[in-house]
Amino acid sequence: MPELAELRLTSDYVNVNSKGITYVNVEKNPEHKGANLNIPFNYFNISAESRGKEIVMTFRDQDSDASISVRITMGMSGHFKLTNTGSEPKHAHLKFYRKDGTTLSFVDVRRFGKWKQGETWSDNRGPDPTVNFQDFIRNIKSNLHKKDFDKPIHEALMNQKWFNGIGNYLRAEILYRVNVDPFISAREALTSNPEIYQLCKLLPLQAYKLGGGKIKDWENPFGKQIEAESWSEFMICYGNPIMAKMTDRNGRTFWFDQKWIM
DNA sequence: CGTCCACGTCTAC
DNA sequence: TAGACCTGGACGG
Repeated sequence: MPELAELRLTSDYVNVNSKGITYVNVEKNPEHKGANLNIPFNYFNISAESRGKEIVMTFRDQDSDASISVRITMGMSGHFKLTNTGSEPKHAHLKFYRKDGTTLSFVDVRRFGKWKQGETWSDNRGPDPTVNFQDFIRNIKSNLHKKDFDKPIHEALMNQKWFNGIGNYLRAEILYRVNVDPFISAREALTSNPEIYQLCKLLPLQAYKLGGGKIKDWENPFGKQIEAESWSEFMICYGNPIMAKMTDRNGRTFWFDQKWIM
């Protein structure tokens, strides 16, 4: 269930479950079209960091200063799961074997997630609005003249070049909280309603605090039970049958306040 | 059984 | 701006 908050929770999960752990091998499920990972270390450690909708994992050799980075995206269904070796989930596509007889798996039912060895953050994505808020604002403001901002704000918010980490539920929740017509241009909306910038930081942080989305079968990486109540107080627009919805120009369902229908 | 839908990108006419 | 890439859950007949 991956937008900014879920990516952050996923990297937390990797870190919490990898602290002080020795990894010994990496294997790719041959069914997956992605490239094999080549981690030529006998014993290594793993850590992860998220920005927007990307995670960078770092593999550190225990016997030297060498390290390797791998950039991963989650697609629609990617997540990590720690199990005993031999009991990995059905759709485990990368398996990170550990000395203690357990495996950390990258699990991705739909296989839209991707990885690339030797890469860190993509340069075609903007700054993370929660980690680098000032850069996030600067990046948008200094490019507001561009054609991307001619598009309606509800579409522009999905553009990872400017709004890294915002996805389909966050755009709905952000716009629902602003008194702005979601069909006016992004340039006009951002100029007249600069609180949109703030919400691009605050709402992902709030979703993170709540333990991530509960839209479908998203399992909180810590197994923490989220009170359905607090989550439903957060998710007030997306998927709510009393809201209006339409299919946007990219084929995604956009949920919004029906007061904006002519 | 079938059709529709899903928290996201990608690339090919 | 369609489709392609994927699996599976919900729901209809």
